[in-house]
Amino acid sequence: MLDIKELQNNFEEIRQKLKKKKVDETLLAPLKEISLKLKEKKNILEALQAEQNAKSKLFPIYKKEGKNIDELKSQLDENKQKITSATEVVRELEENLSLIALEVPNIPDDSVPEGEDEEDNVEIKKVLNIPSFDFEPKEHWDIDAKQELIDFQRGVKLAKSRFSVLKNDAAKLERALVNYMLDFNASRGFKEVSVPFIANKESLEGTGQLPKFGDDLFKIEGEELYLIPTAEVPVTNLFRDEILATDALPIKLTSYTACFRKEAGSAGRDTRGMIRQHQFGKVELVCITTPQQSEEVFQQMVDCASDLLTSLGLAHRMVLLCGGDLGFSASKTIDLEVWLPGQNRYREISSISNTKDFQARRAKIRYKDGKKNRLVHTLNGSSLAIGRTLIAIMENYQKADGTIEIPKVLKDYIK
RNA sequence: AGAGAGGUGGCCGAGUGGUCGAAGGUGCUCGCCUGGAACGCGAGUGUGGGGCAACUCACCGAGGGUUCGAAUCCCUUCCUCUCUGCCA
Repeated sequence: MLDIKELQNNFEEIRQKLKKKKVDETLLAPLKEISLKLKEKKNILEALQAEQNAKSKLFPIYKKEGKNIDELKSQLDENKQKITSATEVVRELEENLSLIALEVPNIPDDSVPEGEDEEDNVEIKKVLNIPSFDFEPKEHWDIDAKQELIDFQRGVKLAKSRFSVLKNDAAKLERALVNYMLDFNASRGFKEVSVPFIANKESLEGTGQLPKFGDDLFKIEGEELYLIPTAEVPVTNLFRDEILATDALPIKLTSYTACFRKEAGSAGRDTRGMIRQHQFGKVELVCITTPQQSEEVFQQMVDCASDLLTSLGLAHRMVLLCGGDLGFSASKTIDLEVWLPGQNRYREISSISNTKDFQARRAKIRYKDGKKNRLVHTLNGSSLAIGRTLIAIMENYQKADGTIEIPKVLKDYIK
Protein backbone atom coordinates (compact mmCIF):
# COMPACT_ATOMS: atom_id res chain seq x y z
CA MET A 1 0.00 0.00 0.00
CA LEU A 2 1.13 3.51 -0.70
CA ASP A 3 1.61 6.12 1.99
CA ILE A 4 -1.65 8.09 1.81
CA LYS A 5 -0.18 11.16 3.49
CA GLU A 6 2.64 11.14 0.99
CA LEU A 7 0.09 10.90 -1.79
CA GLN A 8 -1.78 13.92 -0.42
CA ASN A 9 1.37 15.99 -0.27
CA ASN A 10 3.32 14.85 -3.32
CA PHE A 11 0.60 13.78 -5.67
CA GLU A 12 2.21 14.81 -8.93
CA GLU A 13 5.57 13.23 -8.10
CA ILE A 14 3.98 9.90 -7.24
CA ARG A 15 1.81 10.01 -10.33
CA GLN A 16 4.87 10.51 -12.51
CA LYS A 17 6.76 7.67 -10.85
CA LEU A 18 3.86 5.27 -11.18
CA LYS A 19 3.64 6.01 -14.89
CA LYS A 20 6.76 3.91 -15.26
CA LYS A 21 4.80 0.90 -14.11
CA LYS A 22 2.32 1.09 -16.98
CA VAL A 23 -0.63 0.76 -14.68
CA ASP A 24 -3.92 2.46 -14.34
CA GLU A 25 -2.92 5.70 -12.69
CA THR A 26 -6.47 6.96 -12.90
CA LEU A 27 -6.94 5.35 -9.49
CA LEU A 28 -4.65 7.92 -7.94
CA ALA A 29 -6.78 11.02 -8.22
CA PRO A 30 -9.85 9.47 -6.54
CA LEU A 31 -7.56 8.03 -3.92
CA LYS A 32 -6.28 11.45 -3.00
CA GLU A 33 -9.72 12.98 -3.19
CA ILE A 34 -11.30 10.37 -0.96
CA SER A 35 -8.48 10.50 1.57
CA LEU A 36 -8.84 14.27 1.93
CA LYS A 37 -12.59 14.02 2.23
CA LEU A 38 -12.22 11.29 4.79
CA LYS A 39 -9.93 13.48 6.85
CA GLU A 40 -12.47 16.27 6.81
CA LYS A 41 -15.42 14.04 7.68
CA LYS A 42 -13.45 12.32 10.38
CA ASN A 43 -12.76 15.63 12.06
CA ILE A 44 -16.46 16.38 12.08
CA LEU A 45 -17.27 12.98 13.53
CA GLU A 46 -14.62 13.29 16.20
CA ALA A 47 -15.92 16.65 17.33
CA LEU A 48 -19.36 15.12 17.75
CA GLN A 49 -17.92 12.20 19.64
CA ALA A 50 -15.97 14.52 21.91
CA GLU A 51 -19.19 16.36 22.78
CA GLN A 52 -21.02 13.13 23.42
CA ASN A 53 -18.25 11.88 25.67
CA ALA A 54 -18.00 15.10 27.64
CA LYS A 55 -21.71 15.48 28.23
CA SER A 56 -22.25 11.84 29.05
CA LYS A 57 -19.89 12.28 31.93
CA LEU A 58 -22.29 14.81 33.44
CA PHE A 59 -24.94 12.19 34.15
CA PRO A 60 -23.46 10.78 37.33
CA ILE A 61 -22.79 14.29 38.55
CA TYR A 62 -26.34 15.42 37.86
CA LYS A 63 -27.68 12.38 39.59
CA LYS A 64 -25.60 12.99 42.66
CA GLU A 65 -26.79 16.57 42.79
CA GLY A 66 -30.35 15.49 42.17
CA LYS A 67 -30.60 17.62 39.02
CA ASN A 68 -33.05 16.91 36.26
CA ILE A 69 -31.43 15.06 33.35
CA ASP A 70 -34.22 15.29 30.81
CA GLU A 71 -32.85 18.23 28.87
CA LEU A 72 -29.34 16.83 28.80
CA LYS A 73 -30.66 13.55 27.61
CA SER A 74 -32.61 15.03 24.75
CA GLN A 75 -29.57 17.05 23.70
CA LEU A 76 -27.54 13.91 23.59
CA ASP A 77 -30.22 11.98 21.79
CA GLU A 78 -30.06 14.58 19.09
CA ASN A 79 -26.28 14.53 18.98
CA LYS A 80 -26.38 10.81 18.74
CA GLN A 81 -28.38 11.02 15.54
CA LYS A 82 -25.67 13.20 14.07
CA ILE A 83 -23.01 10.76 15.15
CA THR A 84 -24.85 7.89 13.54
CA SER A 85 -25.06 9.59 10.18
CA ALA A 86 -21.51 10.97 10.37
CA THR A 87 -20.25 7.48 11.20
CA GLU A 88 -22.00 6.11 8.17
CA VAL A 89 -20.33 8.70 5.96
CA VAL A 90 -16.90 7.98 7.40
CA ARG A 91 -17.34 4.24 7.12
CA GLU A 92 -18.31 4.47 3.49
CA LEU A 93 -15.32 6.65 2.69
CA GLU A 94 -13.01 4.29 4.54
CA GLU A 95 -14.34 1.35 2.60
CA ASN A 96 -13.85 3.12 -0.71
CA LEU A 97 -10.41 4.22 0.31
CA SER A 98 -9.13 0.81 1.24
CA LEU A 99 -10.78 -0.72 -1.82
CA ILE A 100 -8.70 1.53 -4.04
CA ALA A 101 -5.63 1.74 -1.85
CA LEU A 102 -5.16 -2.02 -1.84
CA GLU A 103 -5.21 -2.12 -5.64
CA VAL A 104 -2.58 0.53 -6.33
CA PRO A 105 0.82 -1.02 -7.00
CA ASN A 106 4.13 -0.05 -5.46
CA ILE A 107 6.18 2.86 -6.74
CA PRO A 108 9.19 1.83 -8.85
CA ASP A 109 12.61 2.72 -7.52
CA ASP A 110 14.45 5.51 -9.36
CA SER A 111 16.92 2.95 -10.71
CA VAL A 112 14.18 1.03 -12.53
CA PRO A 113 14.44 1.52 -16.30
CA GLU A 114 11.53 2.61 -18.45
CA GLY A 115 9.92 -0.11 -20.53
CA GLU A 116 6.81 -1.99 -21.56
CA ASP A 117 7.56 -5.64 -20.96
CA GLU A 118 10.35 -8.19 -20.58
CA GLU A 119 11.86 -7.10 -23.90
CA ASP A 120 12.89 -3.88 -22.21
CA ASN A 121 14.56 -5.43 -19.17
CA VAL A 122 18.20 -4.47 -18.82
CA GLU A 123 20.89 -7.12 -18.63
CA ILE A 124 23.31 -6.28 -15.84
CA LYS A 125 25.83 -9.04 -16.30
CA LYS A 126 26.44 -12.55 -17.47
CA VAL A 127 27.93 -15.13 -15.13
CA LEU A 128 29.80 -18.17 -16.52
CA ASN A 129 30.07 -18.87 -20.23
CA ILE A 130 27.29 -20.79 -21.85
CA PRO A 131 28.38 -24.38 -22.42
CA SER A 132 29.18 -25.70 -25.86
CA PHE A 133 28.14 -29.14 -27.07
CA ASP A 134 29.57 -31.37 -29.79
CA PHE A 135 26.05 -32.59 -30.43
CA GLU A 136 22.66 -30.95 -30.62
CA PRO A 137 21.53 -30.41 -27.01
CA LYS A 138 17.97 -31.49 -26.35
CA GLU A 139 15.16 -29.99 -24.38
CA HIS A 140 14.54 -31.73 -21.09
CA TRP A 141 11.48 -33.62 -22.26
CA ASP A 142 13.44 -35.04 -25.19
CA ILE A 143 16.41 -36.04 -23.04
CA ASP A 144 13.94 -38.06 -21.00
CA ALA A 145 11.61 -39.09 -23.79
CA LYS A 146 10.57 -42.28 -21.97
CA GLN A 147 9.58 -40.25 -18.92
CA GLU A 148 11.78 -42.22 -16.58
CA LEU A 149 12.67 -39.02 -14.77
CA ILE A 150 9.74 -36.65 -15.19
CA ASP A 151 6.40 -38.32 -15.76
CA PHE A 152 4.06 -35.69 -17.16
CA GLN A 153 1.29 -38.09 -18.15
CA ARG A 154 0.83 -39.52 -14.72
CA GLY A 155 0.94 -36.06 -13.17
CA VAL A 156 -2.08 -35.25 -15.29
CA LYS A 157 -3.74 -38.50 -14.28
CA LEU A 158 -3.31 -37.67 -10.61
CA ALA A 159 -4.41 -34.05 -10.80
CA LYS A 160 -4.63 -32.21 -14.11
CA SER A 161 -2.43 -30.63 -16.74
CA ARG A 162 0.63 -28.76 -15.45
CA PHE A 163 1.25 -31.37 -12.78
CA SER A 164 4.04 -33.91 -13.01
CA VAL A 165 5.69 -36.74 -11.13
CA LEU A 166 9.42 -36.99 -10.50
CA LYS A 167 10.87 -40.48 -10.56
CA ASN A 168 14.14 -42.27 -9.90
CA ASP A 169 17.20 -40.00 -9.89
CA ALA A 170 15.08 -36.93 -10.62
CA ALA A 171 13.18 -37.44 -7.36
CA LYS A 172 16.48 -37.82 -5.54
CA LEU A 173 17.93 -34.81 -7.29
CA GLU A 174 14.99 -32.69 -6.24
CA ARG A 175 15.54 -33.66 -2.62
CA ALA A 176 19.27 -33.08 -2.95
CA LEU A 177 18.71 -29.62 -4.41
CA VAL A 178 16.43 -28.58 -1.57
CA ASN A 179 18.98 -29.62 1.03
CA TYR A 180 21.90 -28.16 -0.84
CA MET A 181 20.19 -24.80 -1.32
CA LEU A 182 19.08 -24.51 2.29
CA ASP A 183 22.60 -25.34 3.47
CA PHE A 184 24.12 -22.90 1.02
CA ASN A 185 21.79 -20.12 2.18
CA ALA A 186 22.53 -20.95 5.81
CA SER A 187 26.23 -20.44 5.09
CA ARG A 188 25.33 -16.91 3.94
CA GLY A 189 23.58 -16.17 7.22
CA PHE A 190 19.99 -17.06 6.36
CA LYS A 191 18.16 -18.88 9.15
CA GLU A 192 15.93 -21.75 8.12
CA VAL A 193 12.19 -21.82 8.78
CA SER A 194 9.55 -24.34 7.86
CA VAL A 195 6.09 -22.84 7.45
CA PRO A 196 2.52 -23.81 6.50
CA PHE A 197 1.74 -24.21 2.80
CA ILE A 198 -1.70 -22.75 3.46
CA ALA A 199 -2.29 -19.12 4.37
CA ASN A 200 -5.30 -17.03 5.34
CA LYS A 201 -6.70 -13.96 3.63
CA GLU A 202 -4.98 -11.50 5.94
CA SER A 203 -1.60 -12.97 5.08
CA LEU A 204 -2.23 -12.77 1.34
CA GLU A 205 -3.39 -9.19 1.68
CA GLY A 206 -0.29 -8.40 3.67
CA THR A 207 2.06 -9.41 0.90
CA GLY A 208 -0.15 -8.07 -1.89
CA GLN A 209 -1.57 -11.17 -3.64
CA LEU A 210 -5.05 -10.20 -2.49
CA PRO A 211 -7.41 -8.57 -3.19
CA LYS A 212 -6.26 -8.09 -6.77
CA PHE A 213 -4.81 -11.42 -7.79
CA GLY A 214 -7.16 -13.95 -6.27
CA ASP A 215 -7.66 -15.56 -9.68
CA ASP A 216 -4.18 -16.98 -9.60
CA LEU A 217 -4.62 -18.67 -6.21
CA PHE A 218 -5.99 -22.08 -5.31
CA LYS A 219 -8.61 -21.43 -2.66
CA ILE A 220 -9.75 -24.02 -0.13
CA GLU A 221 -13.44 -24.59 -0.62
CA GLY A 222 -15.62 -23.16 2.10
CA GLU A 223 -12.74 -21.47 3.94
CA GLU A 224 -10.86 -18.20 3.76
CA LEU A 225 -7.70 -20.18 3.16
CA TYR A 226 -5.43 -20.46 0.14
CA LEU A 227 -2.55 -22.61 -1.02
CA ILE A 228 0.51 -20.39 -0.96
CA PRO A 229 1.85 -19.19 -4.33
CA THR A 230 5.29 -18.60 -2.75
CA ALA A 231 6.98 -18.91 0.63
CA GLU A 232 7.21 -15.12 0.60
CA VAL A 233 3.61 -15.11 1.89
CA PRO A 234 3.95 -17.14 5.09
CA VAL A 235 7.53 -16.12 5.86
CA THR A 236 6.96 -12.38 5.50
CA ASN A 237 3.69 -12.62 7.41
CA LEU A 238 5.51 -14.23 10.29
CA PHE A 239 6.03 -10.64 11.39
CA ARG A 240 2.62 -9.23 10.52
CA ASP A 241 1.27 -6.89 13.23
CA GLU A 242 4.57 -6.95 15.05
CA ILE A 243 6.96 -4.27 16.20
CA LEU A 244 10.51 -5.56 15.98
CA ALA A 245 13.50 -4.50 18.03
CA THR A 246 15.98 -2.57 15.89
CA ASP A 247 18.88 -4.76 16.93
CA ALA A 248 16.97 -7.80 15.67
CA LEU A 249 17.31 -6.40 12.14
CA PRO A 250 18.11 -7.40 9.52
CA ILE A 251 16.19 -10.65 9.80
CA LYS A 252 17.39 -13.05 7.09
CA LEU A 253 15.39 -16.21 6.53
CA THR A 254 15.33 -19.07 4.08
CA SER A 255 12.54 -21.55 3.64
CA TYR A 256 11.62 -24.44 1.40
CA THR A 257 7.96 -24.74 0.41
CA ALA A 258 5.84 -26.08 -2.35
CA CYS A 259 4.18 -23.27 -4.30
CA PHE A 260 0.80 -23.41 -5.99
CA ARG A 261 -0.34 -21.20 -8.82
CA LYS A 262 -3.33 -21.35 -11.10
CA GLU A 263 -1.39 -19.71 -13.93
CA ALA A 264 -4.71 -18.22 -14.95
CA GLY A 265 -3.11 -15.62 -17.20
CA SER A 266 -0.70 -17.93 -18.97
CA ALA A 267 -2.96 -20.26 -20.95
CA GLY A 268 -0.96 -21.68 -23.81
CA ARG A 269 2.44 -20.52 -22.51
CA ASP A 270 5.06 -23.15 -21.68
CA THR A 271 2.48 -25.90 -21.80
CA ARG A 272 5.15 -28.45 -22.52
CA GLY A 273 7.70 -29.49 -19.92
CA MET A 274 8.47 -28.46 -16.38
CA ILE A 275 8.82 -24.71 -16.79
CA ARG A 276 5.35 -23.67 -15.73
CA GLN A 277 3.59 -26.00 -13.31
CA HIS A 278 0.68 -25.55 -10.93
CA GLN A 279 2.82 -26.94 -8.14
CA PHE A 280 6.56 -26.47 -7.78
CA GLY A 281 9.15 -26.50 -5.06
CA LYS A 282 11.11 -23.38 -4.24
CA VAL A 283 13.68 -22.34 -1.68
CA GLU A 284 13.01 -18.75 -0.80
CA LEU A 285 14.93 -15.93 0.85
CA VAL A 286 13.02 -13.36 2.90
CA CYS A 287 14.59 -10.40 4.65
CA ILE A 288 13.20 -7.78 7.00
CA THR A 289 15.38 -4.70 7.29
CA THR A 290 15.48 -1.05 8.22
CA PRO A 291 15.08 1.31 5.25
CA GLN A 292 18.79 2.13 5.48
CA GLN A 293 19.83 -1.52 5.15
CA SER A 294 17.49 -2.68 2.44
CA GLU A 295 19.56 -1.89 -0.64
CA GLU A 296 22.62 -3.60 0.80
CA VAL A 297 20.63 -6.66 1.84
CA PHE A 298 19.02 -6.72 -1.60
CA GLN A 299 22.47 -7.06 -3.14
CA GLN A 300 23.37 -9.82 -0.69
CA MET A 301 20.29 -11.73 -1.78
CA VAL A 302 21.09 -11.32 -5.46
CA ASP A 303 24.66 -12.45 -4.84
CA CYS A 304 23.49 -15.41 -2.80
CA ALA A 305 21.21 -16.69 -5.55
CA SER A 306 23.74 -15.98 -8.29
CA ASP A 307 26.57 -17.68 -6.40
CA LEU A 308 24.32 -20.64 -5.83
CA LEU A 309 23.84 -20.99 -9.59
CA THR A 310 27.56 -20.55 -10.12
CA SER A 311 28.32 -23.27 -7.60
CA LEU A 312 26.07 -25.58 -9.60
CA GLY A 313 28.00 -24.64 -12.70
CA LEU A 314 24.99 -23.09 -14.38
CA ALA A 315 25.53 -20.16 -16.72
CA HIS A 316 23.13 -17.34 -16.06
CA ARG A 317 22.57 -13.63 -16.36
CA MET A 318 21.22 -10.89 -14.13
CA VAL A 319 18.44 -8.75 -15.47
CA LEU A 320 17.06 -5.55 -14.00
CA LEU A 321 13.32 -5.50 -14.62
CA CYS A 322 11.86 -2.50 -16.38
CA GLY A 323 8.83 -0.65 -15.01
CA GLY A 324 6.35 -2.49 -17.18
CA ASP A 325 7.57 -5.93 -16.12
CA LEU A 326 7.76 -5.15 -12.41
CA GLY A 327 5.40 -7.04 -10.12
CA PHE A 328 2.61 -5.40 -8.13
CA SER A 329 4.40 -5.22 -4.78
CA ALA A 330 7.94 -4.71 -6.02
CA SER A 331 9.81 -1.44 -6.09
CA LYS A 332 12.83 -3.03 -7.68
CA THR A 333 13.44 -6.52 -9.01
CA ILE A 334 16.42 -8.38 -10.37
CA ASP A 335 15.73 -11.64 -12.15
CA LEU A 336 18.30 -14.37 -12.59
CA GLU A 337 17.92 -16.20 -15.87
CA VAL A 338 19.59 -19.56 -16.32
CA TRP A 339 20.85 -20.78 -19.67
CA LEU A 340 18.82 -23.65 -21.09
CA PRO A 341 20.81 -25.20 -23.98
CA GLY A 342 17.82 -27.18 -25.24
CA GLN A 343 15.77 -24.02 -25.59
CA ASN A 344 18.86 -22.07 -26.62
CA ARG A 345 17.90 -19.16 -24.39
CA TYR A 346 17.95 -17.80 -20.86
CA ARG A 347 14.91 -18.54 -18.68
CA GLU A 348 13.93 -17.01 -15.36
CA ILE A 349 14.98 -19.15 -12.40
CA SER A 350 15.01 -16.57 -9.63
CA SER A 351 13.38 -13.24 -8.95
CA ILE A 352 14.59 -11.01 -6.15
CA SER A 353 12.55 -8.01 -5.10
CA ASN A 354 12.75 -5.13 -2.70
CA THR A 355 9.20 -4.11 -1.82
CA LYS A 356 10.51 -1.40 0.52
CA ASP A 357 7.68 -0.41 2.91
CA PHE A 358 4.85 -1.47 0.57
CA GLN A 359 4.17 -4.83 2.20
CA ALA A 360 5.19 -3.54 5.62
CA ARG A 361 2.44 -0.92 5.50
CA ARG A 362 -0.14 -3.52 4.50
CA ALA A 363 1.03 -6.09 7.01
CA LYS A 364 1.88 -3.54 9.74
CA ILE A 365 5.43 -4.71 10.24
CA ARG A 366 7.35 -2.06 12.15
CA TYR A 367 10.53 -1.60 14.12
CA LYS A 368 11.51 0.62 17.02
CA ASP A 369 13.58 3.57 15.90
CA GLY A 370 14.29 5.16 19.25
CA LYS A 371 10.83 6.03 20.50
CA LYS A 372 9.26 6.00 17.06
CA ASN A 373 7.76 2.99 15.38
CA ARG A 374 8.66 2.90 11.71
CA LEU A 375 7.84 0.60 8.83
CA VAL A 376 10.45 -1.98 7.94
CA HIS A 377 11.49 -2.85 4.43
CA THR A 378 10.67 -6.36 3.24
CA LEU A 379 12.55 -8.26 0.55
CA ASN A 380 12.08 -11.63 -1.02
CA GLY A 381 13.75 -13.73 -3.63
CA SER A 382 14.00 -17.26 -4.91
CA SER A 383 17.11 -19.22 -4.33
CA LEU A 384 16.08 -21.13 -6.33
CA ALA A 385 13.02 -22.59 -8.05
CA ILE A 386 13.66 -26.32 -7.69
CA GLY A 387 11.93 -27.61 -10.83
CA ARG A 388 13.63 -25.12 -13.10
CA THR A 389 16.99 -25.88 -11.49
CA LEU A 390 16.35 -29.55 -12.10
CA ILE A 391 15.73 -29.08 -15.81
CA ALA A 392 18.63 -26.62 -16.06
CA ILE A 393 20.88 -29.37 -14.72
CA MET A 394 19.35 -31.90 -17.10
CA GLU A 395 19.88 -29.71 -20.12
CA ASN A 396 23.29 -28.31 -19.19
CA TYR A 397 24.77 -31.60 -17.97
CA GLN A 398 23.41 -33.85 -20.73
CA LYS A 399 25.77 -36.16 -22.60
CA ALA A 400 25.60 -37.34 -26.19
CA ASP A 401 24.56 -40.79 -24.98
CA GLY A 402 21.52 -39.35 -23.21
CA THR A 403 22.89 -39.67 -19.69
CA ILE A 404 23.12 -36.74 -17.31
CA GLU A 405 26.08 -35.85 -15.14
CA ILE A 406 25.54 -34.64 -11.59
CA PRO A 407 27.11 -31.31 -10.54
CA LYS A 408 30.05 -31.87 -8.23
CA VAL A 409 28.61 -29.95 -5.28
CA LEU A 410 25.57 -32.23 -5.23
CA LYS A 411 27.50 -35.49 -5.06
CA ASP A 412 27.48 -35.49 -1.26
CA TYR A 413 23.74 -34.91 -1.31
CA ILE A 414 22.85 -37.87 -3.48
CA LYS A 415 23.49 -41.22 -1.90
C1' A B 1 -16.36 -33.20 14.36
C1' G B 2 -19.15 -33.19 19.57
C1' A B 3 -19.13 -31.13 24.87
C1' G B 4 -17.16 -27.50 28.15
C1' A B 5 -13.94 -23.16 29.43
C1' G B 6 -11.82 -18.79 27.81
C1' G B 7 -9.86 -14.51 24.66
C1' U B 8 -7.77 -7.53 28.55
C1' G B 9 -1.14 -3.82 27.59
C1' G B 10 5.86 -7.45 26.19
C1' C B 11 4.14 -11.29 29.81
C1' C B 12 0.89 -12.59 34.18
C1' G B 13 -3.63 -10.75 35.93
C1' A B 14 -7.90 -7.51 38.23
C1' G B 15 -11.98 -5.29 36.41
C1' U B 16 -19.70 -7.32 35.28
C1' G B 17 -22.79 -0.13 33.01
C1' G B 18 -20.25 6.18 34.56
C1' U B 19 -13.10 10.35 34.79
C1' C B 20 -11.14 2.67 32.79
C1' G B 21 -6.84 3.31 28.01
C1' A B 22 -7.75 0.20 31.94
C1' A B 23 -5.63 -1.69 39.29
C1' G B 24 -1.70 -4.85 40.84
C1' G B 25 2.47 -7.72 39.62
C1' U B 26 6.38 -8.77 36.32
C1' G B 27 9.59 -7.43 32.45
C1' C B 28 12.08 -3.31 30.14
C1' U B 29 14.41 1.93 30.14
C1' C B 30 16.51 6.00 32.89
C1' G B 31 18.21 8.03 37.65
C1' C B 32 19.86 7.33 42.90
C1' C B 33 22.41 3.86 46.03
C1' U B 34 27.47 0.49 45.29
C1' G B 35 34.44 -0.31 44.29
C1' G B 36 31.15 -3.12 40.84
C1' A B 37 26.69 -5.81 41.05
C1' A B 38 22.32 -7.81 43.47
C1' C B 39 18.79 -5.76 46.85
C1' G B 40 16.39 -1.24 47.82
C1' C B 41 14.35 3.66 46.31
C1' G B 42 12.35 7.24 42.52
C1' A B 43 10.56 8.20 37.49
C1' G B 44 9.00 6.42 32.82
C1' U B 45 7.00 2.52 29.73
C1' G B 46 0.57 0.00 24.40
C1' U B 47 -1.13 1.01 19.09
C1' G B 48 -3.15 4.01 15.24
C1' G B 49 -5.30 8.81 13.41
C1' G B 50 -5.87 14.45 13.70
C1' G B 51 -3.27 19.05 15.62
C1' C B 52 2.83 23.39 15.75
C1' A B 53 1.12 22.49 20.57
C1' A B 54 -2.20 22.21 24.67
C1' C B 55 -5.06 18.48 23.44
C1' U B 56 -8.38 15.16 21.09
C1' C B 57 -10.65 10.63 18.65
C1' A B 58 -10.53 5.31 18.08
C1' C B 59 -8.85 0.53 19.86
C1' C B 60 -9.84 -4.62 26.02
C1' G B 61 -9.96 -11.14 19.49
C1' A B 62 -13.22 -9.28 15.09
C1' G B 63 -18.04 -7.33 13.34
C1' G B 64 -22.89 -5.60 14.63
C1' G B 65 -26.60 -4.09 18.51
C1' U B 66 -28.74 -1.97 23.29
C1' U B 67 -27.63 2.71 26.21
C1' C B 68 -26.88 9.65 27.39
C1' G B 69 -22.61 6.35 28.57
C1' A B 70 -19.96 -0.56 27.17
C1' A B 71 -13.73 -3.99 28.60
C1' U B 72 -18.37 -4.83 31.31
C1' C B 73 -25.20 -6.40 28.70
C1' C B 74 -27.18 -8.89 23.80
C1' C B 75 -26.27 -11.17 18.81
C1' U B 76 -22.90 -13.05 15.03
C1' U B 77 -18.13 -14.73 13.96
C1' C B 78 -12.97 -16.15 14.47
C1' C B 79 -9.36 -18.13 17.51
C1' U B 80 -7.16 -20.75 21.86
C1' C B 81 -7.36 -24.42 25.73
C1' U B 82 -9.45 -29.12 28.12
C1' C B 83 -12.16 -33.71 27.46
C1' U B 84 -14.29 -37.17 23.78
C1' G B 85 -13.78 -38.87 18.64
C1' C B 86 -10.33 -39.39 14.53
C1' C B 87 -5.53 -39.52 12.85
C1' A B 88 0.76 -38.94 11.30
